Amino acid sequence: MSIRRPQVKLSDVAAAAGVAPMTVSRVLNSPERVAPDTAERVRAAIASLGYVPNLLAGGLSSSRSRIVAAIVPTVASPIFAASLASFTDALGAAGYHVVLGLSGYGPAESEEALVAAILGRRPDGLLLTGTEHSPITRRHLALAGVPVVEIWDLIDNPADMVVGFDHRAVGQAVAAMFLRQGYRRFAAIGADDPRAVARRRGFTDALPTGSLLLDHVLSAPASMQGGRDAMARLLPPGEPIALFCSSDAAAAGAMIEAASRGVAVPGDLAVCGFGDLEVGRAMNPPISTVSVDGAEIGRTAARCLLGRLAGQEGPRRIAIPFRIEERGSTRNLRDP
Amino acid sequence: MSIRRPQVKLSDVAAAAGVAPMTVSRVLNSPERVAPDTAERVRAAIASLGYVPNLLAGGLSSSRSRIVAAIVPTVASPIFAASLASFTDALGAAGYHVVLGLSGYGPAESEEALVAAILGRRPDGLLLTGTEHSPITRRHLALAGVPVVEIWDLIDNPADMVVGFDHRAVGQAVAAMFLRQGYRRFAAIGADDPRAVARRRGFTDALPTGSLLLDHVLSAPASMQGGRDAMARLLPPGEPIALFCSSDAAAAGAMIEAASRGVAVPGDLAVCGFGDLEVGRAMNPPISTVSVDGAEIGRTAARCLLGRLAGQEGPRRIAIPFRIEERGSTRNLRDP
DNA sequence: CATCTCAATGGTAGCGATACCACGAAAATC
DNA sequence: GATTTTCGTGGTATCGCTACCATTGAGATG
Repeated sequence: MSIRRPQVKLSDVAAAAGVAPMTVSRVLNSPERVAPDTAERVRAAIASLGYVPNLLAGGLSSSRSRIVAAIVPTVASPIFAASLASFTDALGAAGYHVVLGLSGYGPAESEEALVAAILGRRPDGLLLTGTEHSPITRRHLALAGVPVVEIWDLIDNPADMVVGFDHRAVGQAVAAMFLRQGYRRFAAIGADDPRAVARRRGFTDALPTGSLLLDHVLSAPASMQGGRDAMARLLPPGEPIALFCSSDAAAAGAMIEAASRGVAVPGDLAVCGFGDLEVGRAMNPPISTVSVDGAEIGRTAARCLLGRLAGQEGPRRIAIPFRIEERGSTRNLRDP
Repeated sequence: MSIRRPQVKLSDVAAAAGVAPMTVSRVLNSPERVAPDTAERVRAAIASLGYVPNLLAGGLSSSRSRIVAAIVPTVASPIFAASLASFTDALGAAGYHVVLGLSGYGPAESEEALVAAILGRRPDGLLLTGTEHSPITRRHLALAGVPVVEIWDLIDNPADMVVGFDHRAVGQAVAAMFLRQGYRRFAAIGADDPRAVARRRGFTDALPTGSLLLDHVLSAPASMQGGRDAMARLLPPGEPIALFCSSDAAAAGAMIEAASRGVAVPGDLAVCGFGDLEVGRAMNPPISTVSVDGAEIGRTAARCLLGRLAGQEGPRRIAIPFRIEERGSTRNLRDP
């Protein structure tokens, strides 16, 4: 039935150690229920045979696959990459493996197909990015009865659990900062994914009527080049403009374009990005940004899932704080 | 045995369609061996019951898990992220799922543990980053008898298959470019992972004796901030210096530091990075770089594995070309 | 000293799918 | 028209492990 040579299996270990297969299984899964010297003997047999448990068989038998699926739009964005990495690490430490699904920024069908296919692995849990999912996806999830964490957004009535923050509030906070600093003219550059749109809406809605000079939409993900190109439409500013970008990448692009045209930052142009990316910190001046701990989101999501899998009832809605980092790319016009 | 409600299974579909379980299995796995109208009836039953095949059971039975493990140091680097994304996409299209392993840049033990744990899933194939693996890891792989593709490096005698390029040659090519352009003083900034080291060695070994002013090593991964800090040690240059960085991120950091100190690029300082990252393209001037198609590496690795899984004998060593992109951060000193 | 408890281990029956072989009916061959 | 081949389908055993219950014997309890 197999082309590959037969692998060492549980019963081989049992025979070598002179115990029943069940005892070997217990050594692996609940060592505290086995006498120490028996366990030692079994472990020696495992080591000498180079036994690697077949998790397919174990999962089938126990109906616990110890697999968790993570579905993110992309790993190319450092933001999701950080969450994914910490999520994978936290679950790996608990003996779970992460199956990766990349849904892209395209139509909902790709997420649907991905979820359906991945549910065939009988994952013990699911990580989804965002909270907008098609009815078909929701039905699949409900039928599977698997714990789900949605991340990077925060809504009041999650399907199951949600770990994230309010993107509208991010935009509002940035607007409040700019207004406090005395800016009167504003611009926004942002991607068209649901969360970036919410941030931009939060920002623009909080501004005085008529003060928005530019509201430019990029197709996700926001790139440095996209920021440069959009910036070209804004220059030259007549009076100081405050620009909010849905990503530090776009903000950095905008700043580079400004610099190459002799527009002073923050003198003529104040820039605030989002994501606290490395590129923003390394720019000169460093870019003011909205900082969110993406790794913390991943870790928290993992903790939520693990808690649920351990049978605990935890919170269903966890807010991760964001914080505006005021750096050199913005300044208070009222200061001397 | 299960806390979750019982799932629809193959035999339920068979009963609903009035056929034997085996026929349903064939509809899913080799539809061409089933009469069209029978297949249609079965498909209708599958749809109406919302059946999702249990791939754990299927994998156990057929000893083909349709899982492939991908082990990369990190997803935070856009370079690996691109390879991982295209690899995942290509395999997903063929019905395989990717289990993610993050090995970090730390000690070899983390890769060992990762490989051992992941082999428990009985993956049909493995993707490893780099070609340096501990003897323990190699023994595990040999015992498992699984096809392996190593990526992002190119050696003559791979354990199984390898898709990548010669990092020494990259460094040599950059040195050749700088020499051709007339530079006499050089510097290198690079990370300490094996491939970055090889690039830096290729570069420094190709330079005239005594012409290397700085050979700075960063701990991987190379960051923009690391590039800025290292650059601070080099300035101010007395005569034109040609700098090779093991990553565009470090190169961008170096350029930002240079700009903030009034060092002209490419006048006083020529900079060449590696990776053709977005940050390099968006800088002003854009950074000359060594471009490698990371997505192509992932796609090719997937093709290699799929070919092998289909029983074909393909090439064991595939070279992916690299190309130097000469942009604004370097120039020919001999030009007027 | 009889009884009870509990810790440690073993035996058996699946988990849900596929490999393999067997079988009848239709099609192809002579 | 008899025989061979093919096609479509079904039955059975098994993949490697764990849940569940049974069993054993040592120590605690009265």
